[in-house]
Amino acid sequence: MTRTYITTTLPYVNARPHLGFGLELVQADVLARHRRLRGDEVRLQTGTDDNALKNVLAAEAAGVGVREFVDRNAEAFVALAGTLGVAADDVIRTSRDPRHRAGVERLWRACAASGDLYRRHYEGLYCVGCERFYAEEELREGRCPEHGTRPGLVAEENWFFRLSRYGERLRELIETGRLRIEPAERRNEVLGFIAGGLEDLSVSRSQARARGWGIPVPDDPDQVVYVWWDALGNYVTALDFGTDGEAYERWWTGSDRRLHLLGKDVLRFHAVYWPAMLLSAGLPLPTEIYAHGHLTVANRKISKSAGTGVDPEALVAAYGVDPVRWWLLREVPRSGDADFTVDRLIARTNDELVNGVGNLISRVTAMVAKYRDGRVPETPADAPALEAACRQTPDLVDAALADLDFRRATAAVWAIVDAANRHIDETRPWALARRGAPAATALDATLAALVRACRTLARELTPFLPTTATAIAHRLTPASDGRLRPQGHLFRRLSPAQPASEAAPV
RNA sequence: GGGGCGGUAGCUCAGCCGGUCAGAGCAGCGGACUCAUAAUCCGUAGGUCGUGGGUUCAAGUCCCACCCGCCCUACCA
Repeated sequence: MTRTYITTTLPYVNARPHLGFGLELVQADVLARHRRLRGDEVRLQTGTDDNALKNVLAAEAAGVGVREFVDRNAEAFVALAGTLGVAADDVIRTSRDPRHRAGVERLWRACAASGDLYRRHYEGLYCVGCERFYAEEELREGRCPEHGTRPGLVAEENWFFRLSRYGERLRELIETGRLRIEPAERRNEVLGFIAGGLEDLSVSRSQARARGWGIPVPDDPDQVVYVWWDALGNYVTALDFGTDGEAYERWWTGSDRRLHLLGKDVLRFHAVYWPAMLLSAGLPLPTEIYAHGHLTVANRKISKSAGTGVDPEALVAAYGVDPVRWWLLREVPRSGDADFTVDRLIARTNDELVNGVGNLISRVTAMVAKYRDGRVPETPADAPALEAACRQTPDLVDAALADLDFRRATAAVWAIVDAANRHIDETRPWALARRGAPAATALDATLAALVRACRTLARELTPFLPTTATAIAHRLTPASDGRLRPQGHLFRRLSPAQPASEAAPV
């Protein structure tokens, strides 16, 4: 049995969550549920990054206290995980969780003990949006290339981390695959960055510039720990690293896979800074890093700051959890960006969930009710193609998800739906029913095979569409009288004109 | 400027080390069927595989140049 620790990034909570973060949550959830289904020990963790300076600025802009502002937004992020059906084992809040501060302090001291932290005067242009310094040449007409804002001149003495010491070791770890970075383009990107030479990194801010928000540097209360140091640390602080808890031994040191999911925009922090911090502290590294692409909405970049994007909560309320999950898993490529539109969501839902699974379950249960009074026959099946699909699907799903290819994985599950529909057409149960007694065994065999296949389908669908999978299993479970009970539609057909909340699965 | 990744049927995309690789799904068209949510099943795609060269008996599949898009990185060789 393998033990897997999966994390999402901690989004900074300067605004409400958008669909892009939903993508990461759902991907992480699928991986976690999949491994659990296969019998592995899994821990899935998410949370919020509360300590970013831009949270402070956003709070000031909103005229709200930082504490209140951060708490409010953080709740929305935590709620989103629930809305999307994400079964997280743990949620950490970096500004509130007592585990976190203790862990960050311990991590800091460990690096200090390695001689990797030192004070240095620094002067530079700082973009709060990026939470990083920029060189003059990196700017576009004096503005941050990411945010279009003018970075402020900052001059102060900060703590620096000797990142420069770790380039060679990181390169080797990545090249040998001990630290796997996917997709390959991202891995190349990281290697390229490392090859360009690593410079020491500023890892603290003055208390004044941080507006007193954040985690104080151990033994230097005038400084606040750089928010990225703080945020990255969550992957171990949530495991009680600070208090040397058993969760740390179990899930970090003792796990077979330590997988970080993140957006391509924060790749460097996860693939360079974080592993370097761990090397310095003498801790094991993550084993895998998967950087997903970004979502656009109707070909426009999603931005919390700019307010473009769609509200995942509203989307789920209007169309249902599983349609939204299905879209995210089915249409977002393993590598590269994807464009979301409501039309695509609707088309995908109607084509596959409604006409595909929904209709299949509906026709199978209807036939069992109609021809066998709701009793599922136990007759041995004679459905080689259908059985082959059911047998092969799990392996194909496993392989696809090992490659972090959610599209391929969902396509693999679909083989069962297709094979089942084809089997119905080939055996023509309605014709068998008309022939009566002489064809009774054949009809029983067909129905039995179909119900069995649908049960397998439900099982394999579990990681992707947990709500639907449960509903299917329920429909295929006989009531106390030994009969399947007739129930309504699994999915309602969506229409652009009338999205409405009734679209949610029963 | 350097580097990376894309540009394949209307749409979304598969095509690893060159030789059934010219494909899948959706849309469209034709047909079948009626158990089912006008669902399902079968047939149908003649697309210069971004452009132009080159290597090879053979190239979306390798090489070069160029165009377009995105990304990383950097400025001068």
